[in-house]
Amino acid sequence: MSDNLASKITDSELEVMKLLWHASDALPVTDIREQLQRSKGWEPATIKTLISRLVSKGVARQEKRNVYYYSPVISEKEYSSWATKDLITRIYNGKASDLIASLVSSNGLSKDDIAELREMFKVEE
Amino acid sequence: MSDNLASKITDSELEVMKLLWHASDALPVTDIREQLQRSKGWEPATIKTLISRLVSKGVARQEKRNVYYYSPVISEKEYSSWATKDLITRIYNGKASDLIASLVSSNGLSKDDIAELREMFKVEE
DNA sequence: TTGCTTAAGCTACAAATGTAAACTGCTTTT
DNA sequence: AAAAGCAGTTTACATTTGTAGCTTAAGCAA
Repeated sequence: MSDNLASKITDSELEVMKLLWHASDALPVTDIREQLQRSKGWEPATIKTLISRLVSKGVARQEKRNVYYYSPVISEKEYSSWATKDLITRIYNGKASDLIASLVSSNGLSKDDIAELREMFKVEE
Repeated sequence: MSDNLASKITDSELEVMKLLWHASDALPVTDIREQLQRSKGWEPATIKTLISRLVSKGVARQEKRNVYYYSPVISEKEYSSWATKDLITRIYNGKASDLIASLVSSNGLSKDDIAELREMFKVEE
């Protein structure tokens, strides 16, 4: 999802990507289907469509074993940092600190978050 | 854009909202059209559609003067913090500090940002 | 007052998205 | 081998989004 990737991952597709990201290895449709059917109540057909679209978009890849196995092409980190930068560009005029200021002022940060952040921005360089 | 608001503001619509947010008072279509025609190259018809959709979505309001004047129903702050929380929910599993960690590790923060943040998380409580 | 301009409202239409059925050809089972 | 099941592919269809035209009525310039 460098900036060259045109199409975003949609909400439904993201659910599939999350599975792929959290799997230790490529997954066969069976596994993907099973989990999403349970967690989302989607029909097998729906799940197959989402998988295909991810492959067309180039964010997941299929690998022929006996049956196809699927794995992510972009990592969760790559995607989430892309999505974050996209948000900053679109609504914070490119100022990352404005995003954080907004979080602070809207009470979007838990005590734990704040503790972690204080740690994060303390001695490090 | 409390959580009760179903439909998001789309990218094109956001451009209109930005104008409304940055205006000191309600704006007549004339003004909106003029600016967006210049900055975005959109046809008047397009701009009118976007305005109507914002009104239907309940995020902008029209007020009859002589001609209608438009103003935001939700503030830019409300929207941006909603969008940020939405991002955190969707891709950071609800952990705001993960978002910030991601920004840090992906070099999404400028020197200035970091300085501001260090300030922000220093003595305040 | 008589047009010209153009808000407002309605309609349009392609692409993207959410959701899913139909078809086709392997695999596996009996 | 014949039948059953399901992966992969194709097609479908409603809704949302991006983009814009047409129509009607009203305000303004001449």
